[in-house]
Amino acid sequence: MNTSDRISVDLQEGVDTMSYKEDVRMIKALADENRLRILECLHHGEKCACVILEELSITQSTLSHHMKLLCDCGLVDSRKDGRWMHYSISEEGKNRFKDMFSHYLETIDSDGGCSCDKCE
Amino acid sequence: MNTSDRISVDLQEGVDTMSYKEDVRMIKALADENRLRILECLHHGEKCACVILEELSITQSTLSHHMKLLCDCGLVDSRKDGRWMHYSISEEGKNRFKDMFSHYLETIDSDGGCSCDKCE
DNA sequence: CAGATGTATTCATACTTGTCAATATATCGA
DNA sequence: TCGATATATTGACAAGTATGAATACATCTG
Repeated sequence: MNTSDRISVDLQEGVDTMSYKEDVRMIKALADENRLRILECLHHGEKCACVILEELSITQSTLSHHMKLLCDCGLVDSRKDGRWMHYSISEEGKNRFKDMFSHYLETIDSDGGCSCDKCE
Repeated sequence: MNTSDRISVDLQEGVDTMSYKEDVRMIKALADENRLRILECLHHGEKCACVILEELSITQSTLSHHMKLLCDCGLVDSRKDGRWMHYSISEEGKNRFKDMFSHYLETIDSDGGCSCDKCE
């Protein structure tokens, strides 16, 4: 994926600000210690909420809050089974994240000179 | 890089909480619309602060704040040239970021069953 | 149906963070 | 040396967020 691929997503109106906002929302979903722990918890497959809760030092309502953020950004899938909620990494979400990060972390070889009209 | 690679980084004491904290710090460095714009600005090579400033709708002091965060987390290198500051993506930092994200976004095939002793 | 249990929601609170104005610092040019 | 210019720092403030207690909701079990 290259720059123009992503920019083309942004149509006339929202000026491309939309894409940044959504990307920030995705990134923020990862920007928390406990949510990183939760993701590691899900590395090996689906887990139910009570198992995740035992691995963390937080209350149940806080876990529910974190799971909501992870699900809302598309990185985690949820499945309700009776009283229990099962969570797992979404393959599709995972790939969307990888693409996004690749985009911002890429560098494109060029002359590398500063295009500033003042300095240099 | 696999899970044990990263966990081995955390020695006895800080209990591995250190690694999470550092990872969160890195992720938060990306979790802002303007900082994402700055990174795109640097895709094609080194740029001086005044050029970056022209591309964003923020004041100079705000830009300075953002650049500090990006540099402190190791993703951006800075070079002072007289009055001007030149910024560029750090290749090494970029790779550290990629490794970290790969870690949290990986999934390891296994049975996938829930290890909970209550449900199912 | 009634109590127990797993999860979600609401609310209040402490903390973090993005922003700008004002100011400080550093460097250049005359 | 003195003013201009580029960047950094400080301080204040509004907005966002992680947290837990209390409570609501849903589902199971007897």
